[in-house]
Amino acid sequence: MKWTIDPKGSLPPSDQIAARIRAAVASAEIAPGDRLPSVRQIATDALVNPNTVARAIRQLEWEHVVETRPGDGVFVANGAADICKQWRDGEIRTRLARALEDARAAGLAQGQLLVWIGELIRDQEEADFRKQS
Amino acid sequence: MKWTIDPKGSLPPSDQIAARIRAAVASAEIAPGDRLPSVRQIATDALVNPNTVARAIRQLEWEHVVETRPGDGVFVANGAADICKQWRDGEIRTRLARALEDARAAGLAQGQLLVWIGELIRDQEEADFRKQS
Amino acid sequence: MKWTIDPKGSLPPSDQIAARIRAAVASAEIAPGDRLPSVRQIATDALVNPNTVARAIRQLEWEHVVETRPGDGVFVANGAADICKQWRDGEIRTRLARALEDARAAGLAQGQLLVWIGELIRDQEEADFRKQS
Amino acid sequence: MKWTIDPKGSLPPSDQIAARIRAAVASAEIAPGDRLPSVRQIATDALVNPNTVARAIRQLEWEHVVETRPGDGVFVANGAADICKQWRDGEIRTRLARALEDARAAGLAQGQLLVWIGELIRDQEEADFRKQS
DNA sequence: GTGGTCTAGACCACC
DNA sequence: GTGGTCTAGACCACT
Repeated sequence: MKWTIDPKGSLPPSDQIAARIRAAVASAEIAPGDRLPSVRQIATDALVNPNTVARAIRQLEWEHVVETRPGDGVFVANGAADICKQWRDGEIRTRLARALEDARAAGLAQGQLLVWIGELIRDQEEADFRKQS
Repeated sequence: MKWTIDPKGSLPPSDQIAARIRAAVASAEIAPGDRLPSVRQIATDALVNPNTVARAIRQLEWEHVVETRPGDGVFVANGAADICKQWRDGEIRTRLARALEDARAAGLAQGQLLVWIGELIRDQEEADFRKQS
Repeated sequence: MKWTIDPKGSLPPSDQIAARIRAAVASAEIAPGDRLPSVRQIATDALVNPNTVARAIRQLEWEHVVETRPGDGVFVANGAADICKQWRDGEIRTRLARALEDARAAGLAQGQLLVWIGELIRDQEEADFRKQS
Repeated sequence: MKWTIDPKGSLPPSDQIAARIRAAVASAEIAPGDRLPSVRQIATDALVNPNTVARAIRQLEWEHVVETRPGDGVFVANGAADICKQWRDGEIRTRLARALEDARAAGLAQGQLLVWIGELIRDQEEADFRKQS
């Protein structure tokens, strides 16, 4: 699992860690029943204080995304996939909405907007394709 | 002209002011030949030091977006509209690209992505329509 | 590096500092790749505020005479020598033109003018020669 | 007689007025025995306080360039032409010397310097010629 | 240590 | 009234 935490980002580090875990669950990188890396492991990997990781885990526990089995570790909870997918979709929609709203506020013609979206998606597909081959 | 400057945003205040002015020119809120509010006026409106505004204007002057006539004021330059529209388009494309990239990275199906974009645009149109009537 | 800034000269101090640096590059006193004295050092040497030096450096940066590497220092850029020589030549020509123009306006005979120029150049050569030996 | 006094030049206005009169005598624009315009006339023409003109005249009197005949006016003195020519030559030589010195200090090759001087003199001649015809 | 930016307040120049 | 520049001192970011 890769960790890229920006200590001065708009979100505090603990939220970034929680978000990273939710994203991993949503994209099935880790599945319900899997055990997360240990708090200390995550802390060293993410260049972050273990307390920060603990806070993130507590948050996810409260959201029923993970459950900690004392003496064993932290595991992805049963309904976690749906919860995280819903969260991820909300995130993406929010970001998209902001970008589109800004474009509209800037007086951009809708046709142009759609052309750009098309171009960007096409470019991403091509980049993907090249990577795979 | 409305000013909302975040003193601790990712961009320094002077850049935020420059961006706000570019956006205003791009959206024809102010047109070539118009006089900008005075440096001191902008400073008080934006809750910012006059020096900070001056720096923004210096930048815009060297981009040929404005020209200052000493003792008279700062005016939107002749070719400014094109320059600012180009800048705005770049900004929007960058934001869109980031949002789409994130969506892709999160493993979102493209069909779903397009559905959302459609919904968001439709909702904006409706909101617009309601405003006008 | 010697600094003699006149706070009330016809040029503002920041321009005088920029000119001094350009001259130093043109005369190879400092060469491309060299690091300039730190902004604060120049400021104390030239009896001027660091902000004033910073403004001069900003100007030189946009003229591609220097490039600043954040946290490291300000360095003479690669093409700087040519840029500065061209600037210096323009300066000298302008001064010469003014002096000759004044001489002409004063009704001085051209023969006399050339004699003086000859004398002055000869005297300079002699002074140089004496210095070297 | 034309007056162009810069109230904020490097020389104080009274010195500028004295210099203008010396130059007029040196170039024979006015000759020994001629009466100068009245102090008040000069003052209005030069946009300057009469006291300032009076101070200039006093200076010239001390240099034996003019002599005031009470109740009659101020007249160009007998030896004035030589005095003023000498003064003018000194001025021109000084300015030339400074310009040449700067050029040398800047490391300019002497050949280049002479080429420029030649070009400038030639251009002035052409401009003169065009004016006359 | 380096530069970059900001604030605060002053002075000058232009109109 | 307008901008432009300077000084003074503080904070941040990068190395």
